[in-house]
Amino acid sequence: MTKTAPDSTRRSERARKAILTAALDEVAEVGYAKLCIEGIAARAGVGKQTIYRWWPSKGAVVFDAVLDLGEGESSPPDTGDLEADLKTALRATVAELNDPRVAPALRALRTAISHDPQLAATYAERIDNPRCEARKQRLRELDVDLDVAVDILWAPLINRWLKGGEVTPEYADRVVEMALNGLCPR
Amino acid sequence: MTKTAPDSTRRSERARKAILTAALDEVAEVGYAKLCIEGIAARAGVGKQTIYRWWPSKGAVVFDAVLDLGEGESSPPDTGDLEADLKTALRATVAELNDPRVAPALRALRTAISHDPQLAATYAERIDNPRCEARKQRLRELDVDLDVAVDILWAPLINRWLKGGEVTPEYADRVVEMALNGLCPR
Amino acid sequence: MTKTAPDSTRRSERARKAILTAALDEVAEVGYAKLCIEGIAARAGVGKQTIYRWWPSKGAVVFDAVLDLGEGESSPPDTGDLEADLKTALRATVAELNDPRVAPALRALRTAISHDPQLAATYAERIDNPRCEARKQRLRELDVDLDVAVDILWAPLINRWLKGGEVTPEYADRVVEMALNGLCPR
Amino acid sequence: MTKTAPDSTRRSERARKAILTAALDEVAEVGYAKLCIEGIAARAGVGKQTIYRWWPSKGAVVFDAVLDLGEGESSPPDTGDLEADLKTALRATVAELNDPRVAPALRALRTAISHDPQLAATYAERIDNPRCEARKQRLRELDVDLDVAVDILWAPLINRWLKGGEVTPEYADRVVEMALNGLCPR
DNA sequence: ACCTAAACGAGACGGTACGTCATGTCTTTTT
DNA sequence: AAAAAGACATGACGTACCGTCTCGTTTAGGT
Repeated sequence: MTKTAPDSTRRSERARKAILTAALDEVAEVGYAKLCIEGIAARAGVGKQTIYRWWPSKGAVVFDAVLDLGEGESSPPDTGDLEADLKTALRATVAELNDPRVAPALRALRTAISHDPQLAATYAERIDNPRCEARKQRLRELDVDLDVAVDILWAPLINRWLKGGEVTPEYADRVVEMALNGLCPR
Repeated sequence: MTKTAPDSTRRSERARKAILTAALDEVAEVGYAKLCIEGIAARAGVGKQTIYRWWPSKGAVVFDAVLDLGEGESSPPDTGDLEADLKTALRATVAELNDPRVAPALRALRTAISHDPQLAATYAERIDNPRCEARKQRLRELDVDLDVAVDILWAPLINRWLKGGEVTPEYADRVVEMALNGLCPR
Repeated sequence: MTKTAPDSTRRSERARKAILTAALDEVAEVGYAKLCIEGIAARAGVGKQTIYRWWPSKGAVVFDAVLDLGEGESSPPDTGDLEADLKTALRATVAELNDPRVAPALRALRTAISHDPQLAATYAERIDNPRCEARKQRLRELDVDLDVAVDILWAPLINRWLKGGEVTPEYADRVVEMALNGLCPR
Repeated sequence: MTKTAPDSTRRSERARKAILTAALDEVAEVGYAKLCIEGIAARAGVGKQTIYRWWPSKGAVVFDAVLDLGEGESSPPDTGDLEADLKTALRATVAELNDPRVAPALRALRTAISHDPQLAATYAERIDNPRCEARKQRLRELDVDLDVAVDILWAPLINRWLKGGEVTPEYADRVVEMALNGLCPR
């Protein structure tokens, strides 16, 4: 006689959607620090237990909410002009970081993973790596370590954004130009 | 006759030190998420009110603790060999990010500023800008936007570290090389 | 849709009993002045919120504790000898006022009602009036204002006790005799 | 070399007055339960230490405040008509109990003494006994235990008042009449 | 008319308790 | 069997006061 895991076939899709939506709304309204399960449950019109049954932590809820959010992501374009394509790609990231729907949740998620290695691993696997792979795809013609290249291109945006600085399309362009040419232009 | 702020001349230096030390220890032990004022107060042997009297939030306490920690920071070296100097500088950052004394507090601070614009502003002014200025100093010979250059060099480390990835001296070297040469080596 | 009161059907009888008992014990040990909700909760093995959920103040808790205590009270006897019956009744009150189990709680209750009109009203209705009615019952044969008569008989005991004086059976007898005969014996 | 007691010759009369007045005002405004030393000190424009230097507890402060208040008390009149004189005397007590300046402080004092035997003793000696003696004086012609007689006359008023009931001159008259004649009028 | 020691106002300190809020577990009732 | 509702033990929140302890600053004798 063993305690069985929740039977996911019986799971209420209505409740799941309501919870993820409520989580995003709450994060946007009160911020991740004051985000609470009770608030999500109340806003979703759902019992607390229904959240605890399916997610181990509020970080995990936010994680799934962000996953749902970013379902339909596109790869960087490939027009043949590398610099132009990268600028387009980074500008897309800039837009995302400034999108009032996405930004608070993303910020919450970054906070959550920085304190929860388990969540960080899942984030890497499910969200970060796929994105990186797509980005590396556009860089495949270069003869460098693509992981580092992606970091050099995108990390400046992320870091500036996490520090609360303004992240503009122009800044993205500067990053692309300097990254491609190097700091010591010859 | 206006309501005056607490009289800092009467402030107990003993209590201040004890609180900052306790904050670092607690962050290292339980992490920022579970860091609580009561815990800091108890560990410091101090009344809670003594914390609330001088700091507006636990984030601010951590901030001051980190400030105290990084009091004696050195500028990047200047041997004439730019690449070598940058590698030295970035390796110093890597060491800091892996230092078990500094890392948890720094992580906590980054979390705090990402949710508190007021704190973010103070962070920029008191901690981040001075560091950036020192770094820009070594790059002054370059004919590029130094703010962006500093980002391209350091942001990859920070971002990787915040995502929970391993940040090694070798990775730092790769970043320096690629940043200096550009992604499209000619 | 209106905010509903706590659902008393779900109330834990175990917690309720534990709280009332703990309240009596605490009052007896530390006195009403130092009685605190946290102490009651800790002694009862109960969360503070469980107290706040069901009682508006520590006075109300003490009130219920005293109510529980005095559940099985008896009416004054009726042997036909009025003086003897009244002496018996007043001696019962004396015993109560000197009972180490009852006295501290009663004292606490008197303090509470003297500062809380709401509580005073409930006290009058639920505790005081029933007792007075029972006492008036034995005096029904007299042709006087029974409310005043009950006061003249019992108030001297209560007042002396509240002032910290000794309240003895002999004193009770003297009160009965003088009250029945009047101060100007003819 | 022994620690000396405060030198009462240097005591500031201004501060003493301000504290006692502030205590009465505070009691009248917020009630004894919420009366606090800090509140008294603030209202009196006085440092907390000045209160702690001269009084051991807030009960003692209230005690002195009441003492100051009732300085000029008069004895019951003596016209030769016992019943009339007693009615006059009890009506004076009724007036005091309904006086918005005196009542809250008196209520506070009664609360304080019921939880502090030390204070109760001082109350008996300095306030209660003198009053009782004055009252007994008017009853000296009676051939009964005067302590009990005074109780029978005054306790009903006090008790009713402490329970939050209305205490009227008419009620005082009824008490006098019934106490003098006895419950079994012959 | 000074001098000095106290009493004074102010307020920081280590604490305790407040009343509120959120946690994660649990039961009960409904669907 | 899952879900909604919500009571429960736990524990942190930020506030209010406690009583003690410095700090300067009056202020009131004693010389």
